[in-house]
Amino acid sequence: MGRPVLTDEQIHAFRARATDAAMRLFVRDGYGGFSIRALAKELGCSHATPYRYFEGKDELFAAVRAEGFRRFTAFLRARLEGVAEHDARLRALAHGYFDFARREPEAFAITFEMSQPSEGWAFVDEAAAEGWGVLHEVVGGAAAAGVLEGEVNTLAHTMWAGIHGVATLHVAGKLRMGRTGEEVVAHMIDALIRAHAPAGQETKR
Amino acid sequence: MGRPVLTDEQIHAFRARATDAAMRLFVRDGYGGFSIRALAKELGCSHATPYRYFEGKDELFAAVRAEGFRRFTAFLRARLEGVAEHDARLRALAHGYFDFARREPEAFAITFEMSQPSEGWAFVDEAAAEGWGVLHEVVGGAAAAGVLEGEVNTLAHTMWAGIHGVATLHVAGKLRMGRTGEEVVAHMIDALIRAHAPAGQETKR
DNA sequence: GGTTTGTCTTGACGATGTTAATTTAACGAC
DNA sequence: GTCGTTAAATTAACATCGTCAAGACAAACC
Repeated sequence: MGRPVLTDEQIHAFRARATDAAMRLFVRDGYGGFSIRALAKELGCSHATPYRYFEGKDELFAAVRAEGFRRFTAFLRARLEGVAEHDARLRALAHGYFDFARREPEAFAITFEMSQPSEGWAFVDEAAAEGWGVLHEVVGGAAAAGVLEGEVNTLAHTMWAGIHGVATLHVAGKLRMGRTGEEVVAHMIDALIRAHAPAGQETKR
Repeated sequence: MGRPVLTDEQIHAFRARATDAAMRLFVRDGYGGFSIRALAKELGCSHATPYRYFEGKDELFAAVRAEGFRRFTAFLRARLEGVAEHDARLRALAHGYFDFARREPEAFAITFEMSQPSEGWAFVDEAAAEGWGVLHEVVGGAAAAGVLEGEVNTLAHTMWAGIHGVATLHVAGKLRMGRTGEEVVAHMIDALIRAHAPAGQETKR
């Protein structure tokens, strides 16, 4: 007897609504300008209510990061939809990765920001692992088909780091001398594919 | 007449002491746990004194970032010291870049963190430009000597992004499956050099 | 010594993250 | 339908933060 305990659905619904609104507030007020009280106002509840659904600000941030990873993964999957050829899939992945960073820089920053406590919340790692899965699958497919040569794990890490570097520098506003991120990412994926092309099958520069 | 105005040296000295202590506090308390009041305690002054030397927290952060860039640049320069051959210089640059991120992850994160307000303070851009200068010089030297082929600006951006991506993912703790950053960065610089090697002069895989 | 002028400290304000106390609302039992 | 119980939601409170205004202090000049 007594008031009913919150169902898992209710908890999930609130958390989803909260992470969604938080993402919006990040975009509106910037990363540092975010406050849990502003979020509560946005949600139409008291400033202490979120504490029933999240351990605290850190877990809320972690939830936002996880959601960011999910959107990121979905975005990449959508870009790969219908692209069959392995070379084209690699390029679609690279440009999709970069476009996500360009079109939703806040979401990208929140998701991949260094020095952000993601440890201790498994759901963040899970969401991140799915994104990594897409990458690994595309690179693995290309390697299996002979488009790329080398150990798949190393290949995937290298591709990832290369693309991620361009996206990161772009979001941080560090690209200079009139170089746009699109140009650099195109050149990057080109170079990495070329570097790992099977011997005797080098593509033209 | 009246109390003497602070000399530029005094101002500079305080700012240097403050950015130094701030860097130490970042390492101790993390990026978010930093407070201007804790810094004041560390410096042995009142909590309002820093406002006489810095516009506010944002400018203090900017100063720390600029100092981070300077240390980063000095670190790279030291690594290049005495390395003459262009290929070796490229590799020294890459490994130096990564080692800085690995050995001083906080400094690296503060310096390169996305979504951090660096605009509006020219001294940050100046410090960053010097780092870029080292990179550009090494890549440009290699290109001029015929070790790399292509437009220097694009080359430099690609090299930078590739190495930066590895360093960033390492600091964010995203490298997985037993791949260490050293392995990935070695493979990365190798691939990028290979991809831009002059035609008919391909190095062995 | 007194005046003046700029530095440093103290005190205060509003806002924030978080927790404790209080109020409110939804159920079963009667 | 009322009541007691139990959990959710709100309110109140605390410590801390960034920041600024007012006061205390110190060093130069007359």
